[in-house]
Amino acid sequence: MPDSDVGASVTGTPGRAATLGDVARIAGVSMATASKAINGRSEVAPKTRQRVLDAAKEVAFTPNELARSLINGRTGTVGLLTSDLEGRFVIPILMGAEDAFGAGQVNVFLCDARGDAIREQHHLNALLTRRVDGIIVVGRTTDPRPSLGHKLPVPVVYAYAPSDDPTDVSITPDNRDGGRLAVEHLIACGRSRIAMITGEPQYAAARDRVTGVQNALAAAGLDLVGTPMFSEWTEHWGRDAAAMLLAQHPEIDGIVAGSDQIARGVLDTVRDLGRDVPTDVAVVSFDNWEILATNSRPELSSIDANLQQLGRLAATRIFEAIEGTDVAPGVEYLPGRLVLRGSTIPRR
Amino acid sequence: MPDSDVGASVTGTPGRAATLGDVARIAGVSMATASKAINGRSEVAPKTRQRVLDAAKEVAFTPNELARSLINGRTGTVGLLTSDLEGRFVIPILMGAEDAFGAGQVNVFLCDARGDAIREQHHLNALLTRRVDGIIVVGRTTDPRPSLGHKLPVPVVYAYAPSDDPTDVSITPDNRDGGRLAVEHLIACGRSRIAMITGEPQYAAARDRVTGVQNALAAAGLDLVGTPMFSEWTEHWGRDAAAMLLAQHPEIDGIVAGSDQIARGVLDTVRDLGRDVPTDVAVVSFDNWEILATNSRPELSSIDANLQQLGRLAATRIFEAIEGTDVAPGVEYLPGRLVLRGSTIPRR
DNA sequence: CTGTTAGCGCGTTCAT
DNA sequence: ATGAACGCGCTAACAG
Repeated sequence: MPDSDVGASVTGTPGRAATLGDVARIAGVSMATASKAINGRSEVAPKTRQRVLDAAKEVAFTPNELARSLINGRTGTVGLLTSDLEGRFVIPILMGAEDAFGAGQVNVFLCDARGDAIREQHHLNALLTRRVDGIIVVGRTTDPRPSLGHKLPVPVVYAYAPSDDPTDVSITPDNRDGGRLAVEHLIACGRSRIAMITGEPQYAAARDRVTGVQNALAAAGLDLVGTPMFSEWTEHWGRDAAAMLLAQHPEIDGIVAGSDQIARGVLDTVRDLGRDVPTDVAVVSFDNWEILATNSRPELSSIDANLQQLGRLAATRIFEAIEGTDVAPGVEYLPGRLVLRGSTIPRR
Repeated sequence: MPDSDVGASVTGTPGRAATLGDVARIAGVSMATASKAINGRSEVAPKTRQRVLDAAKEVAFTPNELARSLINGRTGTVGLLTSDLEGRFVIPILMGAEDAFGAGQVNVFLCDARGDAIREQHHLNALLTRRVDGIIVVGRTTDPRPSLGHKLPVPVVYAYAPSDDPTDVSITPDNRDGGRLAVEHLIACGRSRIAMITGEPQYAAARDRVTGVQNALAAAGLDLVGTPMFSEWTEHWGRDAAAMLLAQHPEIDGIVAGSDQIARGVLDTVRDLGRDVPTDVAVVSFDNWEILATNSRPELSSIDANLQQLGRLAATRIFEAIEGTDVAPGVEYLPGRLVLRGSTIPRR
């Protein structure tokens, strides 16, 4: 059978991996000594250590982390429990978490519950059974989500979607402050007749951003032109809403869009009406989804939610809890940052 | 200190988790019997089993999978090693893999190497050290990537980006066949003067799609209008290329775009020129990235790469290799599917 | 049906 | 500086 060794090429080395016992035997020392040598303990003679290390290299010894974990009670793994199908939020958060832990120090189990509570419970059990050191729960909206409860043997941090239990630890984007950033920027650009088009009012994100916008306008002695327009989070809605708005209020010189998608629709309509962005109408939006924001005409100025930092923060909180540090419960609001592009500032 | 129990709320139950020994003691049986009872073995008296299960529930016993893995040599975990920063490919693949394994049966470590070979090596070591049962390597292009080699003690499958070693197991989208699908669809829509705009020629995906398009045209006795236009994978390029193309060849009635992004640019230009999609010019593209494809005017007909199925396949191959089944090495090309929308077929 | 023993791979006393 | 012995939590093989 010419294929017989081909299986091995897929399966990898067939024989079982080398163990510390193998290394010790080859080096002619006890397992205890081999252990010390490999872990860089000081109570080993230099020559002995070298013998052990050579032996380890010879058999390609890889310490079995499972056995270690069994002893010291820590696995160096964290579970990321998400319902974010598209991975738009989860990936930056995952990257931030890896950064915070240090690459390779901690490994992350990514579990997609797909919005299904039963599947989430399955994944949760699997994670606990595998003895993760902590769990980060990532929602796909900023609306509060059900708490996993306090019966869990490991720390839990809620990211993006906060827990509905105020005694849990949650970190979520500060959308009100984002609204403020957007408005203050438009005002700085000399705009004073500002309207807002956003997504579904069922979303806290939609409402919070509007609130932030209205508060900031009030603080500047201004008022929103028309009422905030809520509907779908789509380009289609952005186009339709902008058309209605500009027909009723041609004086508008600035628009805050609730998402980059909506903003792209707004740009389309403004162009179709023969008006220029940003000269006639400046547009600023939320999410800073690069693929959308940097491919439009003009490119979009957008509020970035700093998701990677959010992931770092979540990981840090988990870490603190593992270390035994007291972590203040409650919802932490992470400010976003404005990324400037051509939809508010003319490009030179 | 009012905060003292708050730490616990974050940290979870402070005491160590219950062990099988605890359960056995409470139920008044030996650990062996408790083990059998909990694992549903038959050699246990029904009443004894019930006593054990009650005890387990009482102390919220969760079996320590680490200890089990240490015994049977399998962890029920798989590593997903990726360089796909945006997670556009990795998430569907991850979901497909979870499906294939069964939710909660297997957990997936997601590691992002960020295109850095050193970071990849770190992650690889960490995965091996944690004794994953297999590794799926996901690239961010369809260009062959360096093999991890055959020295690994676990099976490896390359997904999306194939390995440059033909004796590895790789699964990658069939972009040539995708080109054929696109062209045959345009022809079925009555088009015969077809052009192609795509991304960077350094990408195998760009070249393969063009090859597929040209072959399919030739098979139908047709020829591409103009030469295939290679440049950036951006909307900007789609707009510019379409403008040039339509100026030189106003007779064009069908355009294949190398990506949904490029297609969106094409749509913009065709509109700007006062021509109608799909009546005057039909447009079909690749990727079926929903957020782009379903928000354009009209919506985009696009070739979906079936990434979720690709993930399922990769997981299946890993599984087979773990089970000892011989897996045929080489590159497997997974056909895509055409998703019809308004850019090729007028909506009624 | 139940309990005893052994051992998965490793780190950690505590003698020597 | 080195090694024997014990245990992490659990399952498998056997004896009762």
